[in-house]
Formats: sequence, C-alpha cells, structure tokens
Amino acid sequence: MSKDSPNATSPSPARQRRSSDQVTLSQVAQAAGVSPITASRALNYPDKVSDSARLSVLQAVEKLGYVPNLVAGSLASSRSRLIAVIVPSLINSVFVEVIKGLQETLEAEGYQILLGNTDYDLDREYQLVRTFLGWSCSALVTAGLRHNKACHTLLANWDHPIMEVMELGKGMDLNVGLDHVAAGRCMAGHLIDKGYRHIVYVGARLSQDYRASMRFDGHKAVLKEKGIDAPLLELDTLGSLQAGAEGLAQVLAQYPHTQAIHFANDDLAAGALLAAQRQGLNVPGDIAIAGFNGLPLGQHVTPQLTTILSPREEMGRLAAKELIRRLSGKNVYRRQHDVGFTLQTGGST
Amino acid sequence: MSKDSPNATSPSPARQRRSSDQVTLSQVAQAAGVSPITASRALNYPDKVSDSARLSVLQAVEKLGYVPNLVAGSLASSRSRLIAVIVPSLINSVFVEVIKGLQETLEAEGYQILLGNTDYDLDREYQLVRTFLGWSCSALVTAGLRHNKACHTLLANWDHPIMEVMELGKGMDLNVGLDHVAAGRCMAGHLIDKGYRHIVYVGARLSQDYRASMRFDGHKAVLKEKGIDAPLLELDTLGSLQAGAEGLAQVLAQYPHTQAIHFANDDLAAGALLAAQRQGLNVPGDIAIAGFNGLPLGQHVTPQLTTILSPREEMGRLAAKELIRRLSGKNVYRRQHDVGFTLQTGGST
DNA sequence: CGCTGTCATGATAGCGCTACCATTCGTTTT
DNA sequence: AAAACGAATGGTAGCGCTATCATGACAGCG
Repeated sequence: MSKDSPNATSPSPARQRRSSDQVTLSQVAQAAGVSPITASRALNYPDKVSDSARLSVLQAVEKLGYVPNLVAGSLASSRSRLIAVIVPSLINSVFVEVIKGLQETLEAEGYQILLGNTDYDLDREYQLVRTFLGWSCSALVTAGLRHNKACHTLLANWDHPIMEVMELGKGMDLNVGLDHVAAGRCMAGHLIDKGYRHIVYVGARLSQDYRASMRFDGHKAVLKEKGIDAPLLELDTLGSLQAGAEGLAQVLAQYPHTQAIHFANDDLAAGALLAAQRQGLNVPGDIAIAGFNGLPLGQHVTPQLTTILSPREEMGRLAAKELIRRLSGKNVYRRQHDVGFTLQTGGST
Repeated sequence: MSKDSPNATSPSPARQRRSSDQVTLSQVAQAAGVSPITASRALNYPDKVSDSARLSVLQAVEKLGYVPNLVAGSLASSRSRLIAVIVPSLINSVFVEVIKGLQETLEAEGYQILLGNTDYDLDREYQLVRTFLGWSCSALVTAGLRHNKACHTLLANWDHPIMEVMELGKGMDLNVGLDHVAAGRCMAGHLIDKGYRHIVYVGARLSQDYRASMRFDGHKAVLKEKGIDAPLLELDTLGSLQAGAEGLAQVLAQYPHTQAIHFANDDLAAGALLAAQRQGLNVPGDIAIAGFNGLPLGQHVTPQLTTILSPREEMGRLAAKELIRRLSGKNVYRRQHDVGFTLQTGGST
C-alpha cells in the first residue's frame, strides 16, 4: 500500500527527484500553522501580517533552522539583492578601496556583491556582464565608461541601474567619479608654478590604464599652453614601487635635464622617491617627484610626496548610496556626481 | 463579460504574470527546431547532442541574444557555480591578495565569487554564511578557523566543500594556510640569534587579528625558553603606517631599553621604520625592526625590512585549485596544505 | 532474427518561492 | 442599513530551467 519506498509496486511513474532535504518555507508555514504565502510575507514584509502570525513564523524558523532559498525567491520575484561589481584589477589598491566603500554601504542594506575582474580586458568584461545579468542582479557597478560594442548593447537594453565609477563623463546611466583630465592639468600647473620646465610624465601601460592617459592629456595641454615640450615615458609593467624605481632610472638616462617627474600614480612615485633616496639623490633639489592617488605611503616618506588625493572609498560609498536610492524607487535628480580631488603638496616638489 | 484585459474574452481568470520579456531557452529551442531540453543540453553538455543540433542552438542563441537565466538553472539543478568568499577585512591588503589568487583561478573555471566582509565580527560571519547558503553556493571559502557556535553547526550540516584559509589547523573540511605560531617563533629566533635581548612585540587589535596573537604566542615561547621577558604592546587602531609610527613612539617611551621591535605586520613595521628615519634614529643601530607578510614596500625602504614572507596569492590559488579538484569529484588525499613561510632578512635587524 | 546496448531526443514534472487574484471579516462611510 | 473599504490570509499558478524517465533508431552479437 505504501508507495514511497523504492521497492514498492508503484503504479504511476512516480518520478522522484533529489529532494535536497532542506527545510522549506512550506514546512515552516506548517509548523507555524499558517499558509506558505503568509510565512513568506512574515519574512519579507513583516508589517503585512498580524503580530501573532509573524511571531509563530519566526519561532518556527528558529526551531527548524530554516535557511531561505534565495535562488527560488529570486526566480519567483525576479529580484535578487545581488549587485554585480566589475573592476579591471585587484592588484591596484585603488579599485579595492572603491569596492570597500561599495561593500560597507551595500551590505548594510542587505545587498550582496558579485565580484568580477576583467584584467583590463573589455571582452572579458562583456562575458562577466552576460553572466551577471543571468543572475538577475539588481544593479551593476563597473569601473570606467568604456565598454565594447556587444557589452554596450547588452547594457543599453537592460532595465536595471548601471553605475559607472572612477571617471566622470556621459555614462549609460549613473556616474560617480572625478575628472582625470582636470587632475592632470592641476598637477602640471603645480609643477609649472614651482618653476619646473623640464617635466617628464611617466605611466605604466597607458593603453590599459586609460585614466592615467587622460591625466597625461591634461598634463600635456597645460605644458603646451606654456610652450613647453611634454615628453612621455611609458613603462611596460604594472604600476608598482619597483616599476617606479625603474622609471626614475630610465628618465635620468633618457632625459638627463629633467627637473621634475609627474608619475601616473603614487606607487610609481613612491618607488622612485625611495630609489632616489637609496641613490643619494636629493628630492626635490636634484629631481622633483609627483604622484596621483594620495596613498598613505606618500605621507610617510621623506620628503612627503606631492600628490592628488582622490576620494576612493568615498566614491564607492556615494555610488552605493545613489544606487540604493534608485533601487528603492526614489527619484534621481543627478545622474552624474563629481567627487573631485585635492592637490596635496608635500616636500617632494 | 469582458474583463479588464485589453482585447481578449478570457473565459478563465487568466492570471497574468510580469513576463520579464527576456528571451528564454524555450524560444531558443523553438527557433532552433529542437526541444527545450535539447537546447539546454546543447549549452551545458555540448557533447551530449548531435553536431547539427548544437550548431542550430548556438545560432539561435546568437540570433536572439539569449542570456541564460542562471537563477532558474540553479534552482532546477541545485548547483550554482557561485563560490562564497568571506574575509574579515578589505583594508588589510593581505586578504585582498588571497582573494586575487582565488579569483583568477576560480574565474578561469567559470565560477563567480560572492564576496562577504565580516569586519572581524563572528556574528556577522554567521549572517553572511546563512545568506550565502541560501544562494546554493558550490563551496565556501572563509579566512580563519574560528567561527561562532551557530555558524559551526550550520556549516557542519552543509554538504558542500568548505575551505578555511590563512592559518593551519584542524578545520571543518579543507584547509590551506600557514603556521602562525611557528612564524612567530621563527622571527623571535632570528632576533635572538642577532643578539637582541630587549624585544617588544607590537600588535594592533590582537583580539580581532588573532593570527597576529598566535604569532605573539610563538614569539613569547621562544623568549621564555631563553629566560627572556616578552613585553607586549597592543595598539587600539588598525594596522597601518600611521599606527606603526605611533607604536614606535610608545615603545620608546614605555620600554626605553628596547633593542628590537617585532611588529605584527609590515604595515606597522614600515611605518615605524619610516618614522625612525624621520627622527634620525639609526635602524638597526638604535632600534631594530621586524615585520610580517613580506609586502613589497619592505624591500624599498632603507634599510630593507626584515620580515616573514607569506605566500598570499599562492594561498588563494592553491585553495582554489583544491576546491576545484573536489568540486569536479576527484578524490582529495590531503585536506590540509601548509603553504609555509620564508624568513627574509633585511638590514633592519 | 531477436536480444541487448548505446546514442540522440523528447515529455513530464518539479526545484522553492512569490505575484496575482480571491476571500473573509470587521470597520467605516453615505 | 446597505454599501464600500481596508487588513489579513489563502489558493493557484507560474518564474525558467533541468533531473528523471521513456522512446525510437540503429549497431553489435550469438
């Protein structure tokens, strides 16, 4: 008579399925003496059920050790509380700080982060975006305004918020960042003001780190306005202290008259500064050094590094706040937010 | 007679649902002239269908711009290709490097990372674990062997791989890390060998960063064996260059006879070293300084920092490889992997 | 020639949850 | 007093995909 056992003479096909033996919401509902849908509401919209219902559901959850199946919930509601975050690199601490800002704000609102790393490859970015869309993410955060064609098309047809961070410009949807051309101009202006005329810009893999090349554009423009030549030295390694040391050596060899070096970031600049120190060069007497980012390290070397402070965690936090605002259905008045930057002059220039 | 629906005379209630207007696999199948299940197989198990079927499905995918709904797939198969990664901090670059190692290996195998940050709070960890289990993650990676009771129970009943990284010991399942007590012994031994006798250990928030306090345990044991006192200075800030500078000042004030400082990590140590430099102190003549981690910065300061190199990215890569091995059903012979560490002597001791 | 095994394909039935409506009941409105 | 309303709850039907079993075709084998 009993049909559940494997050896019974089952009349109908009685297809069985791996039943995953997880506690389900229905079981919770049964234990609480309510319908499944009421149990669902008790957990997701607590003020839509009576106090007594809510209480008995929560007790049943506790008693049975129920863990909600978010996959099922997302499928049914097509909402996921997942936020895709795509960055070009995790080595570069700059992106990590933005992630941190995003993280602390989003997690507090109950969102989880799906992390993707493109390694500066736009095709890789497209693949990641495809995958993430498949997870019905609530929103997508990506570093930078540049995407390949397929990616752009995909995102343009996607009806969830898209937040592009790091740089400022006409994005697909929301945008939080800073103006890198202006930052480049700012530092070049500072170097000019200090009286330097032979200035070399040193970057690492500018085709990848195109924000650094935007800063060079700003730098070059200022020098051009003054009728000064703007030589560029591009290193073929990732930005690092080591690369900075090498950059210094190459500049001294190729441009012996150089008075100041404008590095694309603080890792390079600090590397050069420490290398100069080891070689007994006087900074800024023999050579002035400037960076970008405002890493803590720059404030602990002697002389202190002249740099441009970019509010990275703040950028992440602001981006997260704007996303949350949008996701909770509030009106968005400004799609674009400039977080700005600050010139931080140290003894190195 | 006619209900609210725009045009049709629907006899039954004909409940409608937000149809999300996404291209579905069924549509792809129809366009390709096969059944949905064959389309599914063509995408997930390409060698289980005929060449012609696979081709027409792929063409239909391309033509319709189909993006697989991974949520639905996961619900049906109870597999997700998501890996939960839980770390205590993103400020500390050490964890980021482990994440990086995990990331590059897992992403290459088609897994995505769900990132969680506990801020050194075990209750927070429990919440994150609960959430992540709800996503039917394929595996979970967590930094450290310590969990609260609820978390432990939850994980013990979970039938997916669990990887605990950073430290070495009897874990719940898989474990990749290094022996922090031994690392502490190693550095203390080095300092003793160098002839130092007045040695202070300086850490930051040791109750949170209990791995640093394990290193202190090793340190203390060695000193005790030699009959030497092992004073401890605990700072109440997070480890940073700034905190290192403060640590140095406090040690000099409280323990004026100190010959060497064993810092819990390189951030602190480098901060102290740079501060010593600014103050005109001779390192190691006036005070010797040692750290832990082997951050690049340590190799660029003068004198070079004596430290213990921990293979962080390698730890992430190895953990990922072991997980993948397990997830693909292979036998696991060793549940525990010691990635070891290397004493790197510089001029600072 | 029938039996068995392999391959490609399909029909069916869920995975666990929530959107959508319907129902009930007590309260307010006219 | 009848009608209208809102709050709490429940029944039903999917969300889009895949596990399971069933089927038909064809090859190998005694």
